[in-house]
Amino acid sequence: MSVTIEDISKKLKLSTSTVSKALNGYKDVSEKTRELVMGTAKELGYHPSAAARNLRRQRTDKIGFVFNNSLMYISDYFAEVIVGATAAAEAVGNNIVLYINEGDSPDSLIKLIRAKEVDGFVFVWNHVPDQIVDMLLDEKVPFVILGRRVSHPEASWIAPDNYSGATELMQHLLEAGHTRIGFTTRPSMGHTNQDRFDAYRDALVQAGIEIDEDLIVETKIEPFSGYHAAKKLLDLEDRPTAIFAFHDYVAIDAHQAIVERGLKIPDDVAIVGFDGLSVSAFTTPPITTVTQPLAEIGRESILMLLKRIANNNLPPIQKTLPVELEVRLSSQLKK
Amino acid sequence: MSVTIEDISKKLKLSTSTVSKALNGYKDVSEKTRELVMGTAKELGYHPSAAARNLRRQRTDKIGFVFNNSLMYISDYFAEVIVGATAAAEAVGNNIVLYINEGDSPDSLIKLIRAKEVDGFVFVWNHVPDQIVDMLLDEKVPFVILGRRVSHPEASWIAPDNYSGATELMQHLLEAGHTRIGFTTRPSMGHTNQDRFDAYRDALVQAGIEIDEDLIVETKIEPFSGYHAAKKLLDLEDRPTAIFAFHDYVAIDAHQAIVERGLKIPDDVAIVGFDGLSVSAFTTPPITTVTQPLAEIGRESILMLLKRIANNNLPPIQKTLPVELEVRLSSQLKK
DNA sequence: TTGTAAGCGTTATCAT
DNA sequence: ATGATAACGCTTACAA
Repeated sequence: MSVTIEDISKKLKLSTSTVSKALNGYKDVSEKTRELVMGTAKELGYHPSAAARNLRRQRTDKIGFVFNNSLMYISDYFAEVIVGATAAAEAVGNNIVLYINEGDSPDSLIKLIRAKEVDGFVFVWNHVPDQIVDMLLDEKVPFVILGRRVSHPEASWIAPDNYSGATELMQHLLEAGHTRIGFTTRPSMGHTNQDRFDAYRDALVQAGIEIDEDLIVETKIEPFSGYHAAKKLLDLEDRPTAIFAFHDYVAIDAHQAIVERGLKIPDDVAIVGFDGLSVSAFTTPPITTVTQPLAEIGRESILMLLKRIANNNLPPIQKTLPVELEVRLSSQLKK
Repeated sequence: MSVTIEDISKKLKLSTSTVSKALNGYKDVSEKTRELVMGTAKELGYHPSAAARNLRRQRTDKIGFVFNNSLMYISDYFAEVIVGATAAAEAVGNNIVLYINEGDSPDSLIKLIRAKEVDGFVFVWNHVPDQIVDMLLDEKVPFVILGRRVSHPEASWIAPDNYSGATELMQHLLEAGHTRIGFTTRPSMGHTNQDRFDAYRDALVQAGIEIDEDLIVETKIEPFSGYHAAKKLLDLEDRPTAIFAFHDYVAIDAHQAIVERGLKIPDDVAIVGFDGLSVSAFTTPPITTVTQPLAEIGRESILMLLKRIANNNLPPIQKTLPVELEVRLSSQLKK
């Protein structure tokens, strides 16, 4: 077996409690004893057992990250968020436990929560239903929703400012002279989609342009979905001169569709994406996008969660982070 | 506090051991008792405490994934591996704990191991020194090295067949008529680099082409490194007609450098990458690459590790997975 | 079939 | 300043 506190205590003829205190830096231990304990701890290669600590302290110093399966396929998104989060967590001695499908059913989620194998959860889901939020509140488990706001007033969340970002994007397109702008959307609009769409609609209305339902096409959460959506738009009699893709991967799909049709970007059709994923810079031409601070969102989600772990009775924290329009060649001004 | 086994036992006037046995499906429990226990467990919303189980069973059903910081920036790589691994782990009731910087120093790694907060480790490192392998063996902790082979005979690892892949790549380029082929390398060659380079050199030698040291340029593990390396190659008096980039991100950097020089791909300079990351398909033209089965590597690493967790005295498992050449427009046959 | 009791390795309370 | 002891929640010989 491994070296335990008892091994140290026996060797030093001290009680385990004194050893524990010395190890944990309590002040009611003589300097001499502390040094002795620390010394033999190092000598014996002692390191505390996580399981024993967890059980005793009712805390694990671990944070659960629960991902929607589909979000994993947006690898830039996933990776950036996780890197930011892990760094922030490790900085204060916490670690991240990854869950991908566990959140599928409320039952397995409850099991996960009650097992108390982590101190709190960050949810990276496409959509968090109120019913789940209610359950989380019921369980009194600290949690933060990452990447999208939710309407439930008691939920803590951190999300990019989708409305502002999409508004800037629309202004950019309108200034470039576009009046027929296609929009790709999702069958069931979550807040992310809704906010971006609202900005699209509001910008058009404010510019005195009528909303054309034909220009709004659905995409699914699956590969090539953006490709098909773009084709639909390009097939219109009066086809759009610009396409506002739901996010960068959809924009890349659309890019491909446009190129295949033999059309020039941005001369024939301009294209803009959203999220600022690094892939959007790799296409030719690179795609205009709205960059959200993913690593910071990951980092901040941890800080928020740690606060709630320290005191879960605090009022919910809800943060909207600013985003930045990144104009690239895919939507340069028309001459 | 949460619902414990004791709550069930009290309510049912049974001993905690009987309850535990019933819960864990032991056969020496009457059918009636089992149903009773299961019923009240569900009724009270009982779920076992992970910490208590872990302490008692000396097992956590968790697997540590230790990443080199730099690898995180290859987000496609990271995401695919992790998705494959997490799915495989969750399928057998295990979860993944993510460590990014913890592996930096041997000391913090030892601390991590002795804390026993996971049952075993998968290392995703650029390079695992023999000295670390020795330490891991010393600690008798189950581990698997993912993505690269190591020379230490006692280590278990799973890696793509870099030599074969690079050989196919070279044959493809040679058949296309290239004789001056640039190669981007790393300052300190790990096995991955070495294997790809060996294939490069062997293929040239076999084709009767002399190795030109000028065509071998170093890249660092940092953004735009491939860009600078490519420029160096393009600046040669007798510049290469093809570039073999160390991996896809380097290829993308090189792509940019070539385009900026006003050169055509593949007519002036062909370019090939390695790894089969999805981004390589998004450039114009898309980049020829060698696809390695990342999700399967992730999945398989878990299966291997689970075997070692079950019995760490088994002989080391060392697996080389086949890769696949994916020819794209960036290296089409010269006319 | 059920129960008793010990133990996993720590920390925290309360004496001394 | 140090120590005895209980407790965290569970599993598992062993006994009944």
